[in-house]
Amino acid sequence: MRNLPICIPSLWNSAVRLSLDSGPWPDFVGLYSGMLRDSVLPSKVTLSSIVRSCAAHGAAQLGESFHCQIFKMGFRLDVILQTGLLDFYGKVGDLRCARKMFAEMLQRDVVADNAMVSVLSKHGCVEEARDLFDNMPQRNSASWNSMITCYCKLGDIGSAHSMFDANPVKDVVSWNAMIDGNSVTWNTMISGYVQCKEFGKAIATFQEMRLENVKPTEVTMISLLSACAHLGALDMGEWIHDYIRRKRLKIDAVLGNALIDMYSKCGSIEAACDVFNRLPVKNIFCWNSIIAGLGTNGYGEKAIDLFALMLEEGLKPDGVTFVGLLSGCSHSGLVSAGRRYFSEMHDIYGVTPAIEHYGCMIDLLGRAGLLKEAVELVKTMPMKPNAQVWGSLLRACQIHKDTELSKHVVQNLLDLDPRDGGNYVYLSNFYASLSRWDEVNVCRKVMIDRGVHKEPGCSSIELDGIVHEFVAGHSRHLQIMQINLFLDEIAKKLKEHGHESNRALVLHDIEDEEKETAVSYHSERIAVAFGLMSTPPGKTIRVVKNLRTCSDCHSALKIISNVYKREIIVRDRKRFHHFKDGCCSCRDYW
DNA sequence: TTAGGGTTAG
Repeated sequence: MRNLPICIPSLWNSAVRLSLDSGPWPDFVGLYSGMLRDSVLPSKVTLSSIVRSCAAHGAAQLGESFHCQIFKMGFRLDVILQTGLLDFYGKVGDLRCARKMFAEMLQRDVVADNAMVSVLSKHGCVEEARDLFDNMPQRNSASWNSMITCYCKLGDIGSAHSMFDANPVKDVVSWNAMIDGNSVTWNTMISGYVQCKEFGKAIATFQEMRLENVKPTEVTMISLLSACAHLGALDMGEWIHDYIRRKRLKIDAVLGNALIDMYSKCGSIEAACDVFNRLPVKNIFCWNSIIAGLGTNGYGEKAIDLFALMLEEGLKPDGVTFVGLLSGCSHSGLVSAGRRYFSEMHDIYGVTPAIEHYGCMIDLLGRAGLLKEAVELVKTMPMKPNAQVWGSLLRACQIHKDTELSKHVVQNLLDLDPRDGGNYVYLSNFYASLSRWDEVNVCRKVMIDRGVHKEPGCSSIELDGIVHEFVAGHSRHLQIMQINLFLDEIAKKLKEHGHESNRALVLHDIEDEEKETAVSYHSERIAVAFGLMSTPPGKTIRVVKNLRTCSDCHSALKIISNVYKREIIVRDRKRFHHFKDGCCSCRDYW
């Protein structure tokens, strides 16, 4: 480009604007300096595009230098440039400068007001945003959407929904609405529900959107797929994939990534690979999702193959890639490969290991029984170990029965944030594994005294598009009587096949139930029982659990898969377990 | 002395 004989200012301006949209970011910088060499000054339109691009790339210093340029060229009071700069400062995190831009505006229009509302929402200044919104002389759809987003980000879904209901733009069911119209408002609300983990409401809002004849878009599908991924709702996810095909929506890298993530998190790794292979354009997110998906589904070697392929295609791995790769190595027991990638990530790929990468390595070494090496890494890591790191080490101590080391780890966990419920769970499980019930009780009492709550065990299973949730010990499910009878029958069969309850892990989930009964009532077991009794023979059962599966349920589920001739797929907090013919894909290594 | 350039959902 540099040698092109361009000297007509408008051509330079167009070339710069084109490169901002299509070319990689450095291309623009080269082109821009070429323009200055030709003594051509950017037009205000070019400057506006540049500012927008700086905002999108988070290029704070470059953007500021263009602010000076705008000032020098006398465009200081151009309302569009001012709005662009206000948005830029908001997006690079400089709220003070954003406020200053807004204050300096002599005339404001609805777009400028919206930009300020959006900046204030992103910086958590809700009341200020709302005040500005209430006093705006004009509002458009974007104004309402910015406020809805603001409340969703705060987790105030009630206020978000009130805004959604009050939004007059949404209620207009017109020809326009049938074509594309107000889908952004609906998408905002759906994604808000997903962010606030109200997945059922997200799906219900989608149904309502269809009834109102507002056309769902690719963005709608991305939010819904994210909901399915969280819930492990494969049937719903497959329905959405089918809907995307029927409506001929465009599967680009972003929607493709949402599909890969949904299939991976629903345990259907073959379908995830299929979507991945068919994608014409893949970005780093797609590669990261498939590598992580293969890893959590127990295909560590395949994750490594994909990583090699990613490099061959000329992509640069980032921190997320290595989390997927290292945890994949950990789940498949690939110690030497994990060690190699950990040392190469900085030296060869220029990615500095963060705490989550150290966490993966400590997990990998600890599970493999290399406790000394794991401890050494904890000591030498450049940051303060967090509860996840100590938790991994404690889990390794449990597996390899190293009580001495456990004491040290427990002390460190205690010294960490005393308000973090997760630390108490680690401790309680640790004492329970040693049958030291007095300490378990002390631990529980301290939790109650300090008002710390442990997340209760909860498992879900999707049947005919409905997600059924089960909480250990106190389910409100309509068919709980029948389920309990069936659980008793399962318990009998387990006994016949030599399964003995491991009382040590009872307290993993609940505290009040009588211990023997309690284990067989762990939430994943209730969900599996419900799945067995409600689906035809041979149908695969898929369960999602919010915590890790305990070893007692793990061995019980292996037997159940054999006795009832069913494939059972359980997604726990860490990984997938594919139970089939009495075995689990994790090879009892998790 | 054209128009174009700015805000909201993933």
